[in-house]
Amino acid sequence: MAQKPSIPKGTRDFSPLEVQRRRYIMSIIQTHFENYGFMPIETPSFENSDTLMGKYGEEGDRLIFKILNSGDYLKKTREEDLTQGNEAALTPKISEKALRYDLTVPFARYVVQHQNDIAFPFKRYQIQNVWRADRPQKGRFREFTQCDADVVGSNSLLQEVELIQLYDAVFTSLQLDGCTIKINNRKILAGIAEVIGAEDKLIDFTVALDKLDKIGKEKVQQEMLDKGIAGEAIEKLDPVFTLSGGYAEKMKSIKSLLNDSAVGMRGIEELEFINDFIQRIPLKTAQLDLDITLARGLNYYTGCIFEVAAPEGISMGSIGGGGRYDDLTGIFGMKDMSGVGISFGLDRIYLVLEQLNLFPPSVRAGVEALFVNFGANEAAYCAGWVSRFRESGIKSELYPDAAKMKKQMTYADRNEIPYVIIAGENEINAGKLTLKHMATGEEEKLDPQDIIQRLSN
RNA sequence: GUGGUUGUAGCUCAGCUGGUUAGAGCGCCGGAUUGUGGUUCCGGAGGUCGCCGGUUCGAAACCGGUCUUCCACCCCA
Repeated sequence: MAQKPSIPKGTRDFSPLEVQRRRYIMSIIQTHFENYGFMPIETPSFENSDTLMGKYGEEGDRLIFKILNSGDYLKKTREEDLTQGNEAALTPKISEKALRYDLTVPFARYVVQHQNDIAFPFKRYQIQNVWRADRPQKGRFREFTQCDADVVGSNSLLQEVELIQLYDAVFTSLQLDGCTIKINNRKILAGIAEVIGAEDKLIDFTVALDKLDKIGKEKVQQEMLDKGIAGEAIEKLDPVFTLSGGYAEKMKSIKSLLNDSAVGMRGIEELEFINDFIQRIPLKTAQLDLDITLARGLNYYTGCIFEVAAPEGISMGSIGGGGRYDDLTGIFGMKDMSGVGISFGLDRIYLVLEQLNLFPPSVRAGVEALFVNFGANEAAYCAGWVSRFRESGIKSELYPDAAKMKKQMTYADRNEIPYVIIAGENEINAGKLTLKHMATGEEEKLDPQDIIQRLSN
């Protein structure tokens, strides 16, 4: 045998059943997106490198897949950079395009480029693959699908409220009970940093704080010390480390800490507004939780940030995330255009639904009915009925060869086809079809119209 | 990018401190059964032991490298 073929690390093939199940999730998400007024767009799989580079932080740049220039890709390089292996200088010379890393930055590019054709506020959704040169692990792939809904051109916090409701609507339809929508606000983080006198260390501070539930209070404090945040500043953070209770309770204690910070209080107001709304129109299955430690790495967020955790007991990274970015289009030269959006991680939602056995049995790959092929005459008789079945919307097929019945039955069984239709000499003479229920083994000789009637439901 | 882990038949895995011709279960193909699958019985096909190199009289096993799998860190969906 030849060398076994394989696919690149972190990519996957999808079987017929898997594709159907992915479509099931996508169609629910898409339905709700449109129900909330989002319109679909698509953007290219790859962009010019300078569109993407520098938008996701240093870590992000490393994880962007770069595309090697076609032809003589070395012609723009300098000898000394090559011999010294000067990666930073070389990369932009040999690669001018890159695979998209997320859907938000390409969307910002789209908005700037098509601003004259867009009526703002612009609500768009986008369901496409993205690529990251990460090391794969549980629920992490190098090629995966994001489902994004964003709105640009409105500062209204009603958008945040609607996006939370949208999360809830999708999880409700998927029967995925018990997801937690964690919410925080960058302004609160900035306020805390301001109050403790560490404004210049905002990023280090939030990254460390983000790890609280993972590594604990002591290690977080240590990491902050290591990053040069003063010990007495860290002491002031104690209320943040020990927050407890519900949304309103946490809000209260954080409020007292942020009294002297204008930006912090603005963050508080925003979160209060959102919570008031959600209280008035309660969520159906998800739970909104204020999480002061939520930071999120993408450095374009400026206001509310979201992250969705799978139900308790499921070990999986976040299955969704998003937030408000006041100036995303600014990097492409379009000022004063606020945006807010969320993303669903299709691949991770799939894994969660699979683990919880939440895919409806009706989501299947194969046909509804298989016609057994006994030979030329019988096949001709069946072919007429296969057409009628199909015209009635019943997915059907005629076995292509007059193979042994055992083989045809095995085929039906293996493909989990629920019904087999048998028509031999007896049936043809009587103008009937025999319907076999594969689950029970039961058979009935029936008028073909009756079968169509029954299977059309 | 850092640390660990995995790789033997289509799949899941045995294979002793290195020893002759590498096994099982499941699956696949055929038959028992020319109009009946998912349960039975019989037979058959299928392997450069991830790849490259080294140690040895001898390597699936030991060593080095490389690729791959999974996990953790980092980061994230």
